[in-house]
Amino acid sequence: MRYPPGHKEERRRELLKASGALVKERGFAASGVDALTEAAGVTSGAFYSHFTSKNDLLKALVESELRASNERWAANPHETAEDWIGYELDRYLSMSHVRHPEAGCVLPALGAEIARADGEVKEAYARELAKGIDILTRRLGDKDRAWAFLCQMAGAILLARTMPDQKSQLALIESSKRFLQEAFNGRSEAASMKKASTAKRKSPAPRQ
Amino acid sequence: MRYPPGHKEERRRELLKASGALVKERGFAASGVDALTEAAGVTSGAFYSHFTSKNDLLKALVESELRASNERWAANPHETAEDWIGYELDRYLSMSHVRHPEAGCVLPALGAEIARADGEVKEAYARELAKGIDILTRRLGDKDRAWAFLCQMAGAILLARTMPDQKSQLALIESSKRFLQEAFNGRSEAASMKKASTAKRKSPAPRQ
DNA sequence: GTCTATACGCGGATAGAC
DNA sequence: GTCTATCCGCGTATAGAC
Repeated sequence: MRYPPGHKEERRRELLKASGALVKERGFAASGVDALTEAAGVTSGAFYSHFTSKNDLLKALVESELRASNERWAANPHETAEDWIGYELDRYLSMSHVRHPEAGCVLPALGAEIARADGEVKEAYARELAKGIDILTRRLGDKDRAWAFLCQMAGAILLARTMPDQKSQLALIESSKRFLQEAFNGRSEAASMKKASTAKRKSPAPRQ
Repeated sequence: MRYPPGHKEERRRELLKASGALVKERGFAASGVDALTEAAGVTSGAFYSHFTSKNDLLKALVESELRASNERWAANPHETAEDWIGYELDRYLSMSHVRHPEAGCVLPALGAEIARADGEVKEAYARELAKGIDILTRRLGDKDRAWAFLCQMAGAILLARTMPDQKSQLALIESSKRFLQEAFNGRSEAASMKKASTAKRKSPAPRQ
């Protein structure tokens, strides 16, 4: 073979990374194969030696993106439920996440397109998402709360991105942040202590 | 003129209705002008006598869909906050809404595509959404809670639609329903009284 | 394994007849 | 105002050279 061993796997990972970012930014249907491969520095011909079709890419993309999200949940360094939750609220419900879908969670960016995808994509999706829900369940106590937490956060980012200006976007995510803070940590005085929430905790990573 | 007066306005309404359903089902980018007009019983030529471009349709569509949603919030017959909320939870967080995006709320179906739209679309969108938030604010007490309520509901429908089977879908929306029920009506015993929530209230309309 | 070239259909949008 | 016919670009996917 004319290419070093491991080259194909590495290229595939590059393709997933580059096309993942582009698809989260522009949408899957709106992203052509040419643009996706160009973002990874190859041509459309090479694409079909890694994926059998564009739909096959979607499946691989959704798996890869959810794995990355699960790793982020797992990387939260806090032990107590309150600190763990607060860290995730600051990380996920941030303006950086609103403004950079290409680096963010796949759910608010591609949820509707995953919903319209075929069974193969959705089953791969469900398998990976279940692992994320397991992590959340361990931290939040039960599965009900895990799902509700995730729905609130994904919904907040989705809706924040629809708003035309940063001020509205911030107001929206802060509403959900306060709501979850109260619901999970039972602080009815959270609204009055403004910015104090981040001060006590280790700061989250800059992106997402 | 060869067509009766009011014909154009009616046709435009038909176009908005038919294309609204199709776009919520398939996505905006994935819906061609031919398919959209065919659904309304006209050809693509007629389309451009009503809308200057496909983007112009999106703007009109988002306005029209949000107005319909606002009318649904306004049509809730209940007076007390608890009953009003319970009615909306049963109406919005229903399997019928999960399985029929074409007849449902525009936010979980098109949120991500609205987020990617240009300023004109987003400003029209924000104007109508603000009216819906006003209704929710009056019912729930303050704007914070209105936003949080909406984010949770839209997020729940979005994620439920990504699930591959009805059982998972139902489990997901019921999680959000119980969570909101507790958070807004303060029933920590809600989980134990299973189906009792719908029994006392007037039932919501069959669709959405 | 990746490239260039290409097949072929569907995308949005316009022109001109009625 | 709506139709049919059409332009042209971009979509996915494949063939064959290297």
